[in-house]
Amino acid sequence: MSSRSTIYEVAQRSGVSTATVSRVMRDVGGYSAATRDRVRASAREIGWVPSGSARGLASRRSGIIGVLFPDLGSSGETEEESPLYVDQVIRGAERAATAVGHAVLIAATRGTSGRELAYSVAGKVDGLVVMARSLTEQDVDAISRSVPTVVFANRSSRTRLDSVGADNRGGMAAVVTHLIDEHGYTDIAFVSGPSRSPDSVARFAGYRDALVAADLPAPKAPAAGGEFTEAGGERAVRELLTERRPQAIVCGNDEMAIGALAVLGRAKLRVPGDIAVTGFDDIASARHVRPALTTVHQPMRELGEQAVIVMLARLREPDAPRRSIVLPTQSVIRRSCGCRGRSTTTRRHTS
Amino acid sequence: MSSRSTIYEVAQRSGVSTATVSRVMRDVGGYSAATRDRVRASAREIGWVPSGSARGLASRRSGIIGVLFPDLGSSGETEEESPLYVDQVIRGAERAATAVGHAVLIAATRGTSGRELAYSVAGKVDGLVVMARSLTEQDVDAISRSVPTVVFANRSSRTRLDSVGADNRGGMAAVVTHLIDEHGYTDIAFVSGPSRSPDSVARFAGYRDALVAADLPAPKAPAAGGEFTEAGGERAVRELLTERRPQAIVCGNDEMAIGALAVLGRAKLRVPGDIAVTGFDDIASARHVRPALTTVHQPMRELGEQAVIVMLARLREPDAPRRSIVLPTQSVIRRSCGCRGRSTTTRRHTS
DNA sequence: AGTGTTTACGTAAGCGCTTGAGTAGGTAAG
DNA sequence: CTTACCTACTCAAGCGCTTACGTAAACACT
Repeated sequence: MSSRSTIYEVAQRSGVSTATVSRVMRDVGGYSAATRDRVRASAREIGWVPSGSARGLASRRSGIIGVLFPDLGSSGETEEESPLYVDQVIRGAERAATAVGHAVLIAATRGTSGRELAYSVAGKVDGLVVMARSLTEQDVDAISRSVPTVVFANRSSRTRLDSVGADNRGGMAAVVTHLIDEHGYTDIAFVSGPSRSPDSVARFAGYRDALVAADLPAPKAPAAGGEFTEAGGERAVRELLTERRPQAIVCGNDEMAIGALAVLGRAKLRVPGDIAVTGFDDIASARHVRPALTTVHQPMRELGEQAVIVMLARLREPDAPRRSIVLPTQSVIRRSCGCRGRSTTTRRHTS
Repeated sequence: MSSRSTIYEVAQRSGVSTATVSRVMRDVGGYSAATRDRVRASAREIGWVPSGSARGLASRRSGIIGVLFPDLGSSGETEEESPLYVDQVIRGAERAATAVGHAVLIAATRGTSGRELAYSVAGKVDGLVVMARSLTEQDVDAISRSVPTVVFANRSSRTRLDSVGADNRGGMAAVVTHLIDEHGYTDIAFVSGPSRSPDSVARFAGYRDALVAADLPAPKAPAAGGEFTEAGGERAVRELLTERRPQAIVCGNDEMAIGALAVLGRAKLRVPGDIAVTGFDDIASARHVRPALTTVHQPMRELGEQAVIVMLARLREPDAPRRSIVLPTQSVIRRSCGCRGRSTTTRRHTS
């Protein structure tokens, strides 16, 4: 197992200098085909793999992009975990990074352990993508002084950093407008996620936008809050129903909407007959749940890709002007809003 | 942004040698409290983060564990993507690694680009976790000569490497036995995943185990195959139904089972009234689909954790005997098999 | 033949840390 | 007063690469 040979052995074995070995391994040219083959063969024979650390030190580029995301599981309520979309974002980041020969380092911040972890990661990477709710604003500020940083779905407006995110506000406004225009609902309750989540805040704002645009009264605060979890959604809706029975319940995400569906089912209220429900995110289960959930699709994968694309651009041009990317979302109309067809109507929009 | 200062500047600023700065940063002791604070302060002031590359080079440990997984999306059929469980495994790995101050580097192999990528990753990490179907056996062999390797859910029996995986065979045998014993089915068809997938093969073997144990005829080959995708499951079951109508359809994973449900619904066959269906993996949608899917739960997160635990042990003791960990699975009895209750009966078992 | 250009290398100086060996000064034990 | 042993450091030699810079030989062109 792992003897860890060095470039010197390979150089000696193939009768060339280490510089030549290095050139061959990096595929940069400046050597004959014969030399190339000889070097490659020697390397293979002794099972040599160039040390990433040595490379990184000498070239001052590690070829690694870090992604920091929150793992809410270990801190807050026991049930809660990282939002499902995190995985998709990571996948997108991985894809974009691998495409240009970079690797992705992932680390979840849990509770207060964030700062230390972030610094440890920062030292290992060329750039850092920081997802919402993984670090405090001050920590992001501090970190971004030592390593190029892109913020993801974060309170991006206040910062001088590159950012990428989805059009949460516009997406939510679109479904709520659908509820109003197509179905004629006027009494629409909003079940929000955690108030510290920028996504949650933006979605509530979108909900209000739609109501205001339709000249309906727009509540100052959500009717209930559910922490973005299924259980939280159940709780919130149960509570909500003790007070009133709106025509529609708009949830801040799909998990909560699924929780809502369960509660309504138990209360013998038919969805969408008695009450309509919508979600946000378009997770896999949204399609499978009955009735199928009307929701808003976020291009998570693309967002992850964009994050590293922006990152790479920043690394190439450190002084380029700040970029802030907002990707459009899509309404996915299924049955829980009252629409008949099983068809999936989509529409694009940006704010 | 990112000026990238060095340990020398910090040493000078705080009036100590670089060795002392290094010790302070690594928390190893051998300095006074006053010195520690001075160093920490200087570091903070200039926004210095120790270079991971330099650290790695000097200490010959990068503190990074690599995870290689397959992204089937870009190669085979366009629809297909990495199995869903990959994300869970990665999360588990991340959790276990972070707990001991390591980071996780992820990389998806797509099509034939695997080898190169793997080598690039191998150079950057202390150890590598290789998931099933991400690399050919030869590549795994080659890589494992230069970096400690743990294989995950792989044809582990044939290798000299540490491995971790779930008890696919035992889990499948358990549900099929349930179908036979509790429901009295004797005509049970198996819809398999890709034949190159070790998981798929093991599950078919478990299916046969159960039939053999019950003295029922055990087919030599699956009744149909579906590539582990929802669409593939639909195709396979559609095909299967043209030939015969078994009492139960046992699918190699949940996605295919969900596809099966859709096809059966369209064919006006009631599940489980006319025909029972089971899956494997217990993905989120299995709970939400109607009827709720009877399936087998795999502890993906724990498996990911185990993989890095085994890895770390190997790094600590390179010459320890090989370890092969098989985690038990759990039957999750829902309604699609014919059981009444909405309760989730679980039972443990190991092969 | 003389000159410029290209190809295919080699030389050696770092990159920014860690770490083993060494040391000064203080304290405790004999 | 020694001698031994801490504690709190410093010194400097690497770790294994990359990359300016240099150069000899081959080739092209006048």
